[in-house]
Amino acid sequence: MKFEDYPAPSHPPRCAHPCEECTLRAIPAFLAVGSDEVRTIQSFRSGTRVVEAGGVIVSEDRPSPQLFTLYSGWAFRYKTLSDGRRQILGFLLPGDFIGLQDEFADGHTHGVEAVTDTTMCSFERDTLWNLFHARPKLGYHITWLAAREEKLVDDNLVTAGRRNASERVAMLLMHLYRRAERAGMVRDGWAEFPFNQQHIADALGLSLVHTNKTLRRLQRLGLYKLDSGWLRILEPHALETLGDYFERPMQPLPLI
Amino acid sequence: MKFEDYPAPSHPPRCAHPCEECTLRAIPAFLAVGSDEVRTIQSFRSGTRVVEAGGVIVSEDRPSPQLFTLYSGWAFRYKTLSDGRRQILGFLLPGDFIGLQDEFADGHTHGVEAVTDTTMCSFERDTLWNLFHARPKLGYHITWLAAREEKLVDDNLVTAGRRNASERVAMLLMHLYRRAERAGMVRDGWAEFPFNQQHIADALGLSLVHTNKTLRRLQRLGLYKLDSGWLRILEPHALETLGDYFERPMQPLPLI
DNA sequence: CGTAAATTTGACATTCGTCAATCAGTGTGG
DNA sequence: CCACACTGATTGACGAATGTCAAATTTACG
Repeated sequence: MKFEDYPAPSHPPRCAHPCEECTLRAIPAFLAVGSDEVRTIQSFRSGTRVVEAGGVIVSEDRPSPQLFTLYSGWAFRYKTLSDGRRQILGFLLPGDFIGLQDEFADGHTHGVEAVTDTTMCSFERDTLWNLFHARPKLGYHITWLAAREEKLVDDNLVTAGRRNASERVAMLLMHLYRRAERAGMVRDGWAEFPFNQQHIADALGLSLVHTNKTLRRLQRLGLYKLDSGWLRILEPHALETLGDYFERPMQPLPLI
Repeated sequence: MKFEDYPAPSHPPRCAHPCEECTLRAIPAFLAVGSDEVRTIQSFRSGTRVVEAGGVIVSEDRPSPQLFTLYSGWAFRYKTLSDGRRQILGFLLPGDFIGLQDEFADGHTHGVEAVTDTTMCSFERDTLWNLFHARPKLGYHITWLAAREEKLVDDNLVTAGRRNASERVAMLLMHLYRRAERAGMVRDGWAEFPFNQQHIADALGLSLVHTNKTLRRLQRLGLYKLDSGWLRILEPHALETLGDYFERPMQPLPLI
């Protein structure tokens, strides 16, 4: 397979148009919402922001005064222990809300880092309560997003706590592919997959070397292909069964 | 140490009084809230419920039509893989809100089981939006609780993914002791600790046998005592350092 | 007292981590 | 164009942490 056979990576422009015309909202993965609500969202939006690949979106040490909605690109949430061991808590795709947990901070916090070049919409943290007050519906949506993200972490905890290496990898590949698919980041069966093996190891709670060997094994079994940053699932059923992780119908998510 | 030396276990009566007089609200760990809000909470409360030790509060298969606030006792959230491996996602103490994640369910769900006899206040799930609408402040509080619970799961994920057995046990002991302390379940330095080693193993992602050996080791080192369901921390600093898990000032939490 | 559940222990198997070296791709400067 | 450096991927050898099995012991409780 030659390089030209891959779809071109997606580089949406920085969002400079009104939220009403947001290209993300056109994706069926997101909940249709009244134009009143959209206008309210826009009035609370304080700007946009670009963070290049590898850059810090939110520092692990001090929470940012802003909240974000990821508009394009991939990122991840993580925590590090004092001796440097890092655990990735979850990956972020377009539409994901960033920084909500710190709103109610008690010192505990986590960092957010960009994997690819990213763009996001920003909101001032201290206007959050106003948003709830002005539009309870949007408050309800934010709760929804918070609850949904907790469920993602729940799944990751089951993975780290109770799955072996092969099961972890199988689960993660299916999970990321499915999420990319919903976000419109899959073309002709190939999903953008900008992660290196260190990312995967840190997300799964495995060492780099063991992650490599496990990936290799599943690849040799013909379960998936990974090439130049693009992922194709060859045996979805086998991976789902191995990872004991099955797709379920998902309702459209709110988009703030 | 004889049995009489231990404080008596706490068995608050089933809540039968108005929320305004709720004994939980008297605890400084909870946020003081206006009496308007308290009355609204009471008007949304649909009843109380008792689940005995070991009983199912929420089935893993189908979400319940109710939400709960735990009023007394200990419980835990969990998921099981299809071959029976179980992961405990977190422990629940009085004041914790139960079932919010399922509000936005997509099939994925988790179970909740009582460790001790428990009592809770119930709310009808389909009135949740009304609550947000009627009192945005309470919606904000619910979001707060959701975000705070996610942070607890984040910590557990770091534990399962990146801490070794001793560090996991140290972290869990400190974590549970501190939470019990805040909830007023510590007397004379002894905290209620109703868990068996299988609970601990399932929470930490370890096997039962290895959990036992690790507990034993830390106990022989004189870091803690565990006796007849009561826990005393003998070397808090050592446990915090070992677990790389330090207490931070916590603000009062909302109570729904 | 008798039974079941929970804890404890030892022996052993397996998974996973660590170390160290090599290989492949990419970009840089000459 | 090539030598070089750098990062990420790959592999093998080995050791340590953790899991599994089976049995003994203690505790809880009717």
